[in-house]
Amino acid sequence: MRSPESAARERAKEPGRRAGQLSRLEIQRAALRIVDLAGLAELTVRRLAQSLHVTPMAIYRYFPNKAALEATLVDLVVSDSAVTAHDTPELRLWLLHTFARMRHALCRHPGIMPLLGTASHSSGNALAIVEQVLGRMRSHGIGSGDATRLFYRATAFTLGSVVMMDSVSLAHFVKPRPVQDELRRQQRHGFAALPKTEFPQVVAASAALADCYSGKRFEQELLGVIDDALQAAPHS
Amino acid sequence: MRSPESAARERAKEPGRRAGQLSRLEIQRAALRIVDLAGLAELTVRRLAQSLHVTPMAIYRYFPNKAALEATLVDLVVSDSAVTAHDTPELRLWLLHTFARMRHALCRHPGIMPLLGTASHSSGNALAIVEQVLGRMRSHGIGSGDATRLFYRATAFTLGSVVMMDSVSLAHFVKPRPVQDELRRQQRHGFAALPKTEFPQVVAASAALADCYSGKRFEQELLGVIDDALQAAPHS
DNA sequence: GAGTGCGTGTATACGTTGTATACTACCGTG
DNA sequence: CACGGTAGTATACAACGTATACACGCACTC
Repeated sequence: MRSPESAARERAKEPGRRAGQLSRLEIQRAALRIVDLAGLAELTVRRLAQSLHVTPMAIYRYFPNKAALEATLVDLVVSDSAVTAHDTPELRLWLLHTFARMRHALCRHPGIMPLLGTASHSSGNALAIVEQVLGRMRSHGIGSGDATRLFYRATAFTLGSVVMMDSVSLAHFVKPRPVQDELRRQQRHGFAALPKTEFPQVVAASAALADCYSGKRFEQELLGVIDDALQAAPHS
Repeated sequence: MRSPESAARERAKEPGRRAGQLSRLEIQRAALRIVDLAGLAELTVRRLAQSLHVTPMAIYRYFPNKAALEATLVDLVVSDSAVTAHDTPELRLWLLHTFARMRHALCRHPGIMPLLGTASHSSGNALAIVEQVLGRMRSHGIGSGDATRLFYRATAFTLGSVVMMDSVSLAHFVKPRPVQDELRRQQRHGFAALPKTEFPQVVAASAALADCYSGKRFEQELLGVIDDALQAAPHS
C-alpha cells in the first residue's frame, strides 16, 4: 500500500496521539465521518483504513468485524447528545430539552438510522441517559411506575419521529441533506401532488402532514406527550 | 447454472403463473422470505435468484438495483397489515387495533427494520393507511388539525416502540426470534445485571423497563396516547 | 404460415468487498 | 541485550453487485 514508516509518521503527526497508535474511539469517529459525508453504504473497511492511513486489516485488531464496528456508532452519536449538563429546573422543560437533544443528535447523522433497526446497538451511553431521565423524575417525586411509563412514551415518540422523518424523504442521498424547511416543502408538495380522488384526506392535510413528517412540530407534540403523562402522575 | 429449459419448466409448475414468468411481486415475496429466514445481510441477489430458479441477472429486469428492491419491502410488509377490514365501531378501539396490527406486521419481519431507517421506503400501501386513519377520524367529527396530531403521535409512538424493541435485543440473529415473553425475560435480566451503583434507577425498574422494551406494554400505552389525544379533540 | 421484433432470461466477466492467514517490526521487560 | 507480545502489514480468496453481450420464444404483421 505504502512504505510502512511513512504511514506511521504521517499518523504520528496528529497532535496528542502517542506514537500514532490507533484506538477504538479513533476508528469509530473516522467511521462516523465517512457515514456523514458519504452515507452508510460508502462505509467500507478499506476506505475507513485509508482515511486513517492504515492497512484494512489493522481495523480488525480493534473490532472483530465490520458489523461490530457499526453497532457502536449509534451509541457514539447518542453520547454526543449527552455532553452538556443543561440544568433546566422545571421538570417538563428539562425532559423536553433532553429528548429534543437526543433527536437533534440523531438528525445530525442521518446515515446511521438504518443502524437503529439492528439489534443490540445501545450500550453504556444510551443506558446512562435512561438512568439520568429516570433519576430526575424520581427526584421530583414521581413514582417508579409513572416514571417508566413517561420514559417509554417519550422515547418511543422521539425515535419514531426520527424514523418518520426519513420515511418520506425524497432526497435519497445524504450529501446535501435538506434543511428542515426545505424538507418540509418537498414533502408537502409530495403529499399535495397525490391523486385527490384516491387520497382526499392526505391531500387536504398535506401541509400539516409535512409539518409532522419533517419534524417541524416535534417539540410541540413532544411537550404534549410529556404533559399528558405528567398530568396522570402526582409530582412536585 | 442449470439447463435453461429445466429451470423454466420447474417454475412454470407453480399454479396460476402463466408460462412461469417472473414478476416484481413474486421477487419481493421471495426476498422477504429470505430476510425472514436468514436476516437482511443474507439477502443477496444470487441467493434470491437461486430461490426463484433463475439467473441473478434476471432480477435486474424488474429492479434497477438491489437497493430499489429492498426499498419496496417495508411497503410490502405494511400492506399485509392492511388486508383485514376489521370493523370496530368505537373509534378509540379501532385506532388501537389499526396501529397494533401495523406493529404486529413489522414485528413478524424483524429483518426489515434497518430498512425503516432508509429514505423513501413508503409508497402506496403506507399512504393508504394514512388516508384510512385520517378519514375515519374525520368521519367521527374530529377536525383536520386534531386528526393529524393524533395520527402523528400514534404513528411515531408505534414506530418508536418497534425500534426500541430491537435496540436491546440480545438475540443478534433472527433465526429463533424469541417470543415476547422470552425477550422480556432476557431484557429484564440484562437490566437487572447492570452495576447497581452506576445505574440504580435502571436496576430498580428493570422489570418495568423490560415490559416496555419488549413491547409487552405497547397496547396499553398506545391506548393511553390515543385517549389523551382524543380528550383534547371534540368528537362524537 | 413465415418471418421478425421485442421482451424475458442467460452467460460471462470485472472490480470491489469483508476477512483468514501468515508475516514483520517494534517496545517494554527480564 | 535477548526476546515475547502487540500493532500493523502483505497477500490471498470467496462472494458480492452489476455491466455487457447474447439466445430464445411469444405476439405480431404480411
